[in-house]
Amino acid sequence: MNHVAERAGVSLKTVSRYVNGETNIAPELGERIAAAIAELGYRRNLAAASIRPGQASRLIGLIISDLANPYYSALAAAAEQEVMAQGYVLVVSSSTDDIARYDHLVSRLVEQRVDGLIIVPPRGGHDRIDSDSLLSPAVFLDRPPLSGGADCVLADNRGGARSAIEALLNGGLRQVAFLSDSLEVFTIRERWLGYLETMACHGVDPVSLPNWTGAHSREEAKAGAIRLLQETEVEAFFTANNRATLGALEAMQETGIQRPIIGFDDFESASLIGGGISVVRQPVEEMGRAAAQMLLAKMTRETSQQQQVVLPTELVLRGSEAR
Amino acid sequence: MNHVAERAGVSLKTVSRYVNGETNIAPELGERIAAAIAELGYRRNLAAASIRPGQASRLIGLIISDLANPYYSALAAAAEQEVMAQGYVLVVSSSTDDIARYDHLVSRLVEQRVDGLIIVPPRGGHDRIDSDSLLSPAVFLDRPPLSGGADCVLADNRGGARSAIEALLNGGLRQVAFLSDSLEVFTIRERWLGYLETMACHGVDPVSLPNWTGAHSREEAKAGAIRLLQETEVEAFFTANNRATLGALEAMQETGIQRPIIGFDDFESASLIGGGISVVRQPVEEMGRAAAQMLLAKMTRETSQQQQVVLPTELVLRGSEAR
DNA sequence: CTGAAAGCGCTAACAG
DNA sequence: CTGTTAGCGCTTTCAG
Repeated sequence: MNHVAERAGVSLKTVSRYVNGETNIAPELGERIAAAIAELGYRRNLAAASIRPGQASRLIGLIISDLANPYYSALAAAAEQEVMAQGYVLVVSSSTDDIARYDHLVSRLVEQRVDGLIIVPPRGGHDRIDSDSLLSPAVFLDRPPLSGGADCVLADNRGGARSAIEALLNGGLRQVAFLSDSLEVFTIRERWLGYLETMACHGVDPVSLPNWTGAHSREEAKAGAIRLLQETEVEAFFTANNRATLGALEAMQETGIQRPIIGFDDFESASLIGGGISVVRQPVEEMGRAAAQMLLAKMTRETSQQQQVVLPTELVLRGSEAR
Repeated sequence: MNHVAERAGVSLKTVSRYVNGETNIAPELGERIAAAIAELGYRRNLAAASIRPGQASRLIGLIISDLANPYYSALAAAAEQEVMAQGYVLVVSSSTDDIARYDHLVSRLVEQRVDGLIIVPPRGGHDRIDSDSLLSPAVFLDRPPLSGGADCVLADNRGGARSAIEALLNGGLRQVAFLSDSLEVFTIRERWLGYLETMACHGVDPVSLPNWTGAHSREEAKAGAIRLLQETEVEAFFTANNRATLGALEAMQETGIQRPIIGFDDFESASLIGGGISVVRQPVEEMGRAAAQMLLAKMTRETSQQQQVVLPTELVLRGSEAR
């Protein structure tokens, strides 16, 4: 910047004003500065600009479970779009639901002085460092912090589960099994509660496998579904996440035993599989956008109240609920 | 840091040494510093640390087409994993294949002083600012820069297309149609060339729609497929990207006219649709990892030669090539 | 092993 | 409208 100033024959500060888009600069000086910048190939250093207190880094941190999972990357994409429109850029990182890694990422992003944080807390979680000690505003997404009491954006997991179970039960099915990832995950736990409630409400017992602790992968879900098909009287599946749905479908394909199914989370080719797979669709884009908007608002307005936004899910019936 | 030094009764520099993990510190001072840090809740400021020349920001920029597309998010995830292992964090941004937006993102990341850049250049592209004027090392991923001559990691798009067309043709099919996104995209163009070559080699003419310019979305692909089904004698589809494959499948489902098909890009539920959809699988993880490794190498070693890595694709036959 | 001084690239406060 | 001065939080000489 000094070189630019010299070359343009103005002071450092005038260059600073110019690159910051301040308007009170004589047009002629502006032109001289522009020329000097072009000749010197000058690029401003945003990192240097941001170290002064009160100055922003224009970086937003995002911690999700796994960028390779389309559900989280869709959340990330929605948040990115929103944040980018305000001139921010996203620092994305995957915790892989590992607590140590999550802690490390939080520190890393705080030390990088991101202006705000959007966080999907890891399964299990822990009470310390949740929304405190962050020194920049944070919004939780998809799952609330364990300690509660923080801004967050969630889907109506329980209600979504209820709607799915209702649909199955109303179709005359009774032995509806719940299949999914571990109950350590908030969203899964909520869906499980929705399942239990609705089953109880209709006076039927939940269908379960002895010693079953949840499937972390599609393969494990498939194995679980096969056992359900062979060891129980299962009449229908409620698969509480994407991978579980695909695993169950694979299991049915492999065993040749078809059962009605409704899955949580919509997916790209749900309408193309076996006449159409019914799902509970989460408002993924809205969720990502809402979290970003909430964060942006928090970053500007001091006074904003804590809020919990719960977005409704939508039951998309494609036929598999009764086939 | 000053406060910490004061409280610990040491100099600023000693604290700096401590937080940088330098070993030449008296154990006792180290303890006093640690205590002071804890009491004060001190967090170091990485942005401030990085402004000194020769210091790194530990930020890697990644520009892709669209984070919401599972193909790109898988690339991003692979790169992230690799880069994170070396203590870097990824700044991810979507160009949406828009040239103006792409240019803006490049500047933004350069001005943020990322230590390196992994770039999927936008469709169409342009000759200026490709790998030059970047002031940090860059590696191109999925598509080479228009100007050529830069490190990049690609899939063997043409070879992959050839293998798919061979499989179709060897099955006795002749009228194989090519359906996909616009030829402005490098990868699509390559696949198109592979298609043309192989068709010519077998002495058959390409099947095409008059005035067709490519499908940007699944819906457009579906519409194109329907027209092909109704207006031509198409006997099989080669769909040159994910969205085109899904669109074609939808078209066949809707019209009830089944045709053999092979798609470029594997997808989550390819084995669950209609007995299994055959695809040309790209080594997505390897590509993301390779780009990250190449960049990291470039960032440390000065002398590294420019290299182009072309990773092989794999033809995964699931039955749809002859059904 | 430790510290004092200088300065990275930039912006804020205050003159002119 | 423009420039001067100070200083953000840190690291790097270079002396002890």
